[in-house]
Amino acid sequence: MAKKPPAPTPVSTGYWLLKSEPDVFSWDMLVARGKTGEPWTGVRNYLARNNMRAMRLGDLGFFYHSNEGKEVVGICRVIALAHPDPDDGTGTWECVDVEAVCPMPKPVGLADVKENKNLAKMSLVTSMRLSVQPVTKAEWAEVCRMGGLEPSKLQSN
DNA sequence: GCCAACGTTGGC
DNA sequence: GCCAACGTTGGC
Repeated sequence: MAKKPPAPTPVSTGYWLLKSEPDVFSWDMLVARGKTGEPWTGVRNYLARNNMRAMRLGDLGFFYHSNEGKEVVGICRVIALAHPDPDDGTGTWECVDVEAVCPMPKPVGLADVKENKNLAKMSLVTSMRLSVQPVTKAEWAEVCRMGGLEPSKLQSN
């Protein structure tokens, strides 16, 4: 038998959720970066890193404010694949670059997500502390609708 | 500010 | 390789 393949890379769903504490790096700050976007540095969790490695150019993500706000405030897009985190000297950690796509017309709060039975299996509920999470297509559409966005008007990939 | 969840570290 | 101690995240 062949050896086990090394570190399985999660298959990209094309949809993600990225958490940030707004007083460290907020949605407005990402908007201010414009087309340049921002390297998503500082992730120090293997699962979160592997999720970033699975991202493809054009993948879309919810931008979630943790601690303060606790709500999805906007949508961002992956504009650079995973590359070494410049803030990390060990060669272990990586980041992707993202840019702002559009704000949520109506931010979707954690409480709103928890109340929605269709979202009971969402990582935001089940893996509360994971800072870079995969989102299923169904979850994506549901949260977009809740936020006042028509998901089909956003293109992934 | 508290504390539960959970990932990481390090002693054995 | 197990698991207790510890540190961090993040909701409440």
